[in-house]
Amino acid sequence: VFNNRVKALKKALKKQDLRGRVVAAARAEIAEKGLAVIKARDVADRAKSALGGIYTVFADLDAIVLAVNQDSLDALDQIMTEAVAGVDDPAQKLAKLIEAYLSFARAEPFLWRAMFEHRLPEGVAYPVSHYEALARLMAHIAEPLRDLRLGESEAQRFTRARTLFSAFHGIIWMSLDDRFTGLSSEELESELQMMLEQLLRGARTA
Amino acid sequence: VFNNRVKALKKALKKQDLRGRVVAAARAEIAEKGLAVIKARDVADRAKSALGGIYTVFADLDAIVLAVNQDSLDALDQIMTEAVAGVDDPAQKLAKLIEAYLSFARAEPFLWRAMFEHRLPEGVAYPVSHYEALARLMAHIAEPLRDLRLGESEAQRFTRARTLFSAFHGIIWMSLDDRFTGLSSEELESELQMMLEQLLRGARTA
DNA sequence: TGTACATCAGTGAACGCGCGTTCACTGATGTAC
DNA sequence: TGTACATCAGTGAACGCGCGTTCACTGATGTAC
Repeated sequence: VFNNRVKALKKALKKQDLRGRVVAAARAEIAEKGLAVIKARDVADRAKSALGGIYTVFADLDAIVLAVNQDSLDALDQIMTEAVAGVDDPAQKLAKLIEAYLSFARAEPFLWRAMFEHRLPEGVAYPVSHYEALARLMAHIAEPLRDLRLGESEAQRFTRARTLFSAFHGIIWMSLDDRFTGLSSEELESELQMMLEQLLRGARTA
Repeated sequence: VFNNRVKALKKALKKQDLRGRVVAAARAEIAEKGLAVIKARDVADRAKSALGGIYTVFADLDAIVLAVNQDSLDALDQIMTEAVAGVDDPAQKLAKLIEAYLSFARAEPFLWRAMFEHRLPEGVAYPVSHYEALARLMAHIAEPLRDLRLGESEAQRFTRARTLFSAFHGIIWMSLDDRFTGLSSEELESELQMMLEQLLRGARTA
């Protein structure tokens, strides 16, 4: 009989369920308290699993964090895709992308920071999917650059996209560092906007 | 007799000596291995002090790291001061400042990163001297902005200086992240240069 | 200069705790007849 | 449908280690006479 199939499937589903609960729990923990204080016990409790249970679906805590960050990257991809939907002007697209990025950083500051703060132990490489997700984000930025004729080759535009991303990311990142206090929400937005305008104007008149 | 004075001084000098050795040891440890793996035992060993000895000159490990970072900020101030010495053109000054910053980041990547990676425990504030050192760095950038007539008030120029700093810092920071590989040394420099040129051109034609 | 005593900077073994990971067990689920 | 046995996902107590910090002690330095 194919009853075996049904059984195996049921088992796999249960495993998937636990896995999903663990990732969701880890995400909630990070979102509330930050990556720095994430604990295996807190994740297990929140997932309504025994401590050992999480090790039946993930190799270690790093793998769980990686899954959370992968989800964040995917969410960011989605948000950026939606941000430029229906927008034609490439300069406007860039503005929308920055706005979308900022809104994500603000809505989920801990999840956002976790993507950049997390480090794998020395010598351990990130999974390919991680790099792919990052490349997808860069592609969002590279696309309007093509329309603006900034960068001749695909490779050049990717380099430029990364530079732009790093610059705007840096501005937002610093703005929430305690040691650089004093930048209000409106100031930050106007600084980002001014930066983009100047860059585009400078590039156009080159 | 004032023999007491001599004795007290001698004692103070010895204390200063130990303090100096501890900071130097901590700096060497961070410079070699990075902030993430600094250990009280390694610092004590390197300073040729017993483990408990470091606690006679510093309250805790955080205070030691803070002293190292303060030194780094001071070194950066010095480097930036030298970078613009004898330069008149404000645009050129900004280029020199970026160059100087990059050279520090490259010469001492771990010390450089430590300044930004270190976090004090929740609720503990940084010493005033730390903020002052940061303000001094910003002042280096704000000065040429005045000559370029970018920003009307002192406060505006400081905000702009911080934005510029964050942007360039962000580009350099990301360039050494494993997950964003593929940017050669020359590419990084040309990206920084192009960024500055575009910003200045865009600001001028505003 | 020499001796007996006092001080306290510096010592390092021990404390204490946090926390990731393991593993001997168990009870829920499935199988055989 | 019912009973005896097998499997193994999930349990949670225990392991093990790292490491910041403490504190009872000591020997180097200073003081008194």
